[in-house]
Amino acid sequence: MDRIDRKILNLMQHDASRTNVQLADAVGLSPSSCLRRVQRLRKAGVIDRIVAILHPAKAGRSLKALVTVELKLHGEAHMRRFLEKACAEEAVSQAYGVTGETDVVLMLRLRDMEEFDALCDRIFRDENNVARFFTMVVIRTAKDETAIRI
Amino acid sequence: MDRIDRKILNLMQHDASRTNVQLADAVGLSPSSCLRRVQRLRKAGVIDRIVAILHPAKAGRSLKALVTVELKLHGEAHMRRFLEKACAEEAVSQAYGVTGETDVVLMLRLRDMEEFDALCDRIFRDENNVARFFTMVVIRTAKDETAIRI
DNA sequence: CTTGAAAAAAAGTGCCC
DNA sequence: GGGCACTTTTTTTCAAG
Repeated sequence: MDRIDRKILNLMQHDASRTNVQLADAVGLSPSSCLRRVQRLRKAGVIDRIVAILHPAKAGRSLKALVTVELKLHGEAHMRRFLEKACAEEAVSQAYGVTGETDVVLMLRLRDMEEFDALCDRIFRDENNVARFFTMVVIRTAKDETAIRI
Repeated sequence: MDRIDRKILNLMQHDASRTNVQLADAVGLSPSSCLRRVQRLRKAGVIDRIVAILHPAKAGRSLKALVTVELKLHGEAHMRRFLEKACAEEAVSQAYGVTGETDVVLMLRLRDMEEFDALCDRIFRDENNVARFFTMVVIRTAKDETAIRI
């Protein structure tokens, strides 16, 4: 993992639609050398996957909300059970077990408030291990990067 | 935006490294028709961009933390000023203005705790408009999807 | 062991119906 | 939306640093 590998990764994290020739040119390598590096990085799992990022508003699901959840029973098994239930929901785009005042934080992508209400019924209100949950509706998305600096 | 468009988008959101021929085959279209649809979706901005998603641990930056921030002055200008400052930090991967108990939620991707401490100095402690901030360190990532269901 | 060049294979592109 | 000729890109192979 040298300077050129990092350069390739940084370029691909922002735009993976470049052809191999364009990428090779951008990093100052021959197409064959560049392709070999990319294949190596994919095989090693450093590049996990190549995906299309949609424009949220143009693809529906523009409503985002963050929910912090406090469980009654904090044990590992209870935590896992709740996370599994949350992950099964397609409106849940991110689910984290965290330290601090709460146990779980969820990122929701919703069509409308009705969908949110129905989701709350399923995973918060009907779930008898949830002590409290706080909803933060996203008003403004100032940054939403998939890239990680390396 | 018909059923086939949605099928294309869903496939590409999970794997955009398919060739046009493979994609056409998966949705049951001829390569030329399929390519036309993909180009239309890109031009319309429904597909915002194609990016590489890295394996966090294999690319460094494996430490994730969520921070909720409460500002002293809640006005639009103050909110924007704080968000701009936060977005300028490369460790900040997501930044949202939200409703609820707090004003801002940040997702941090860090190398280590030292980096976190330095970041806190810059955007929380030296920033005299921050009333309180709560840190939730991510212990477990149960889900981290870039795809949105359509 | 990595790089570059050139060939072959495969894919993307644009125009026709 | 599908079919076909044309162009570009990917991928393999092989020689050189």
